[in-house]
Parts: sequence; C-alpha cells; structure tokens
Amino acid sequence: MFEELDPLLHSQLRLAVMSLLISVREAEFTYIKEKTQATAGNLSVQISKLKEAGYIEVEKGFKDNFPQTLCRISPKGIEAFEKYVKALQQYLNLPKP
Amino acid sequence: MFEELDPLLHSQLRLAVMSLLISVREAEFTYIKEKTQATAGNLSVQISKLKEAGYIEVEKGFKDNFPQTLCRISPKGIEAFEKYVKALQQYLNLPKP
DNA sequence: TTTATTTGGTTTATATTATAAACTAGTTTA
DNA sequence: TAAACTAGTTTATAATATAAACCAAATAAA
Repeated sequence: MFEELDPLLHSQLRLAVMSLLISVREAEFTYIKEKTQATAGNLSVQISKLKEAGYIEVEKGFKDNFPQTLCRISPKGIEAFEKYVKALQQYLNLPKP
Repeated sequence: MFEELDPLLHSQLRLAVMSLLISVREAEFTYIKEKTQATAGNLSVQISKLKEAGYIEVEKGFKDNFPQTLCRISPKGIEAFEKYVKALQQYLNLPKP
C-alpha cells in the first residue's frame, strides 16, 4: 500500500539539491546554496551523503583562484529520484476537486 | 524557489496516516496500523503529533468491550495536506520524458 | 479459578537525522 | 600586514523517528 520512501531523498534539503540537479544536470556548490537558501555547513553535509550514496558526483577544482565544488547527478541518482517520485505519488492521492 | 515543506507532514508515517484519512475521512487506530504497517508505539506517537497540531481529531471510546481510537481529519488538516502537496510538487519537476 | 494470552493501546529509551556554529585554508582589499 | 571575504568542512547540539518496554482490561485455557 505505502511503499518505502528512500530516506536519502525524503529530506527537504537533499530533495531540493536533487531536484535542481535533475533539471540542470550539474551545478556549483555556491549556486546550489543560493537556490536552496541553505547554510554552507548543512549543504556540505547533505552533498556528502548524496555523494556517498552514489546519487551525485562531486568534482573539486578551482575557479578564479577560489575553490570550486561541482556537483553532477549520476544515472543512479536519476533512477533513485524517479523511483522516489513514483512512490511518493501513492501518498499524494490528491483530494477530489 | 523551494517552499518550506511542513515538517509535520514531511514524515513517511504521518504522511501515510494523513493520506489515508484524506480518502476515508475517519478510521480506527487498528485499521491505520494495518494499512501503514507501523508498530503501535510509533503510530501512537505520530497520531498524537497530528492531533496536537490540530490536523486530526481523536475520539476514544469502546467497541465490543475493547478500547477504540477513532481518527478523523480536520479542515485544518485537509488544508495543510493540500498546501504540502502543492509545495512538494515544486520539488518534483518530473524529468522530461 | 487463577494463569496465560490477546487486544488496544501509551510511555520512554535509543538511534538516527538535520542543522547551525565553529573552524580551516586560502584570497583580495585597504 | 591586518582585516575582511570566499568557499567550503568538521563537529556539537537539537530535533525526530522508531521500537522496546510497559500498562490495563478482556478473553481463553488449565
């Protein structure tokens, strides 16, 4: 009846990050931070978790002398996101109009 | 960009309970327990939270000599659920086919 | 008939999670 | 060269979720 909701995705901030990356494919840490309004610390932790799960790939480099963290969604991440959305929809049996 | 997701509803079990009550309006504790596959303890806690928030009303009585807890969704609960669904949909910008 | 089991829960202790505060490392500006 | 800023990470704390332990009454079994 109620399928499990992937706990890695069922978190406001991580879901926002994945949602962003689903549409733009890759983005800088600072861009994600701005769009999600998260604190750097919180974002850093959540990005690490998504990376550890293999849902995103993270590339660290430099841009204009400053460190730059690039995040890219992985095929596994896309799959997980799609599965999560499907599961979630079972819960959202929208109220009849 | 990413609206806040009501933390009271952004919880697998509480969301399942609300989802059930949205469609059946009222249900017994044991019925909800069976449908959600939750443990009694966990369900008891989550129902208390929904009640405290005013999202559901709880009526305790007896049925066939045994205690019976009836849960009913409230107008406030319906409103909150609908708002949550709308907010959530911003996160689920479904991947292009 | 008293003891065991079942029903229908609640309370509480623990594990997990989320989050911000504090910190690191380097860069630019004054 | 000191102050302020960029771009993060680490860590301490607060909040949450969850199951284990518990309770009270009813029924079934010995």
